[in-house]
Amino acid sequence: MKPLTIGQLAKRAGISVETVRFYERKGLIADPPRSRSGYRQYASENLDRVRFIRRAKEVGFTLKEIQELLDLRTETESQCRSGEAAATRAMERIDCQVKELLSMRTALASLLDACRSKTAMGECPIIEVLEEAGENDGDS
Amino acid sequence: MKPLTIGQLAKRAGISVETVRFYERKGLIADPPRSRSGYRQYASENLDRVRFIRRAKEVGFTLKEIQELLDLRTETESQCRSGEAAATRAMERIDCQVKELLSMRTALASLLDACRSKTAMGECPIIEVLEEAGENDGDS
DNA sequence: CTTGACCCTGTACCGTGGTACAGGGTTTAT
DNA sequence: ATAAACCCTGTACCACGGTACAGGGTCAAG
Repeated sequence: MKPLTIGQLAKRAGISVETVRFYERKGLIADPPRSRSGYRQYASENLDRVRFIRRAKEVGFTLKEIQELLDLRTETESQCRSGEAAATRAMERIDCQVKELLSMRTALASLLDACRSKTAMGECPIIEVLEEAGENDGDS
Repeated sequence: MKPLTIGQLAKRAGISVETVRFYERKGLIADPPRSRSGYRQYASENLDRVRFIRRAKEVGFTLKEIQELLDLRTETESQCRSGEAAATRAMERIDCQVKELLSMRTALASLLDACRSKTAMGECPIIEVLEEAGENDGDS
C-alpha cells in the first residue's frame, strides 16, 4: 500500500509519464499529494482512474467524454442515463466516420480497378480521373 | 482566358481563399505570376490543379499523398505503378481505420447493451465495465 | 561520494488541415 | 470621390492527444 511514483503508475497503467502529467494538466486526474521532496504519490484509486481512461480511450471515447464519464462516477444518481447518452454519442460519431471512410474506400477501389484493367498505354487512370471528374463544381 | 484572381479561383474550385494560399505555402500549387499591384493571376491549369487536390482529398488521400500524385502527373513515365501504389496505401490506411473503428463500435455496443438490459438498480454498467476490465495491463 | 535512474516545472513543439485576424493597398461601381 | 469588396503579407491560433526538451533536484546502489 505504499504510494506509487509517477513512473510506477505510468508503467502499471500502460501509458507514459508525460501522458500522466498531461492528464493531470487536463484535469482528468487530480493533483496527487506530494512527498517532502515534491514527488507525486499515487494510491491505487489513481491507478484505477488512469486505467479507466485508457480503456475508455480504446473504446473510442474522446478525452472530453471520458471527463464526463469520470464525473458521473461520483454522482451516483441517474448516471446510467448520462453514461448511456455518452456511449450513444460516441457510437454515432464512430458510425459517421466509418460511413465516410467506406465511401472513400469505394471511390478508391474504382480508381484502382481502372488502373489494373487498363491495357492501352497512356496516362495513369487514377490521375486522369482526378483530373477530369465533373468540372462543374464551385461555379456560381 | 483572362487570368483569375485568387477569389475567383477559390470560388470555382469550391475552397476558400485562405485555403488556396495555404496550399501555396505547402507547395501543392506553385506561386503564380502577379499583376503590377501584386495580385495573384491564375490560369486554368491552376484551377485544374486545385480541383484535382479537392477531389483527391474527397477520396481520402492526405495532402502529402496528393503532393506525390501531383508530382507524378508531370513525370509521364511509369506513373501508373506509383499512382497505384499511392492509392493502395490510401486504401490500406482506410481499411485499417475502419477496422479499428468497428472494433470500438463492437465494444461500445456491448456496453450499451449491458446498460439497457439492466434491471437491478446499482451502478451504471458502462462505468462498471470500464472500471473493472482486466486489471492485468502494463505490469512488468 | 559519485553515477545513473528517476523526479520536478515550464515551455515549446509535433502532425493534420486549415481559420482568423491585423494592418495595410487596390479595384470597381455608384 | 468615396465606399464596398476585393487583394496583400505576416502572424497567431484552433482542435486533438500528446511528445520533447531544458535546466534543474532527489534517491539508491556500489
